[in-house]
Amino acid sequence: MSGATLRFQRLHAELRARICLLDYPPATRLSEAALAEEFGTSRTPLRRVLARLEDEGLLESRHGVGTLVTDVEIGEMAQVYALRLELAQLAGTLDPLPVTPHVLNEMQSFVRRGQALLATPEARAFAQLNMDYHGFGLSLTGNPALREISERLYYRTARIWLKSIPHMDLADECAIFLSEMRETRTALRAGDTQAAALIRRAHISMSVRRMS
Amino acid sequence: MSGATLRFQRLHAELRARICLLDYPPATRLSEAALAEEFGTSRTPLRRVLARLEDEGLLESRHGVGTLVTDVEIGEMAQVYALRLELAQLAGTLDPLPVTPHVLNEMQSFVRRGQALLATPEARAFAQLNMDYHGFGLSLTGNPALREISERLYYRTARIWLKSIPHMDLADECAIFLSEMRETRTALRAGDTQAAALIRRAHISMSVRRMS
DNA sequence: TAGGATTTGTGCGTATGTATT
DNA sequence: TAATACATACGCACAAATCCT
Repeated sequence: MSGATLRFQRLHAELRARICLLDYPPATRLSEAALAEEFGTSRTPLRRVLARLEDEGLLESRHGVGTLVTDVEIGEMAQVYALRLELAQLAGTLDPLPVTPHVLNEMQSFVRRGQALLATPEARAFAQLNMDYHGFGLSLTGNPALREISERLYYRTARIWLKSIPHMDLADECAIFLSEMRETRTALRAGDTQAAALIRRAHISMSVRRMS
Repeated sequence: MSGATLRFQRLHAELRARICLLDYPPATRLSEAALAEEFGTSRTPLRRVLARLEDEGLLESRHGVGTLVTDVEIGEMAQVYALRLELAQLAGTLDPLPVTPHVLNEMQSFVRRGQALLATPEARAFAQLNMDYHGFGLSLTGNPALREISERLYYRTARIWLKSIPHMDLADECAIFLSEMRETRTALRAGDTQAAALIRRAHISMSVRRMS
């Protein structure tokens, strides 16, 4: 892979994370010039990253105004989550990949991170773990198209949880998350990817109800 | 909507159609300079369109080589279609929109176009009608996220049909397509969007089997 | 209302990478 | 192997749009 492509992916992942971890809250105005300087490039390659984030619905560029971080409305969230429920389940039935020792090792490390989080609950660390865990979940399906659109939809509404957590019980959320990961570990140890997908669906469903 | 945005959408739709109607067959090398001249712009705004088409999997830009039209492998097609089947059905259950007189009028005009196509079968006209009909189908769901990813996946593999038609019976395909549209008209007249979605799913499924 | 400050959008020259001779 | 041709990637200067004074 070329250097330009790698830089693009690095900047894209970095800015996407900043948006979804609320380092850049909704309505934040980003400066092309400032970001270009921070990352040591000119505006041109940076603008390609911003254009993609705009295509993904995380940014909105307005001529003469600036590049603004979008907000996520409650109605949009409900519709995206309704779709994510179905896609999560499909990951278990469409093209499930065999559960390798490597997968089990990764799962185990996620459980450990979940335990550490439960010991010292912290919203941003939760959101980061959730983001990483979502990426892990994608690795369980062999359908690239499903992976692509699941990732797209996940990042589209990932900010909702961090925005909702002030009205929720953080310790409870950490305990529930750890519980989900333990259940999933059991399913994966049995080689049952479909069960893991159903667990995922169930927890996404319950999570959105707690946020509403 | 701004002039720049409108131009972007126009060029994007135009180039996407050229790729999916095989005006630009796979492995065609597009020239940024030539396209910019054709559309009366500089390379800069054109490059944004090409970048998006690359994100959508229809193009691949290689530094020092050129911008190449991608091919669609048979394995990828199967996985995308497996997903499209599920999404087509979800369009009927997730957020179905009420069937308005306007929708019925559009449906009727599609049936007429299907009749005209059956009278004088022609592959490219079929592909164009199919493309337009797909856009109409999207208008039956009120879930923007579902619309977005369904469109993305449709255009990802739309070329497969045109590539397969030499090994199939064009007249048969036209008759089957018209039959699907008539069945769908019946369902929509009854206000049954879910039935329309199931008909769509069934025909996508049968279509991919005939192509394989 | 007008004008200046600031932002993104555009155009173009150059750098860099690739393939061929 | 080296040189040449030609493509995309990049950086910068300027145009166009918006906002605030």
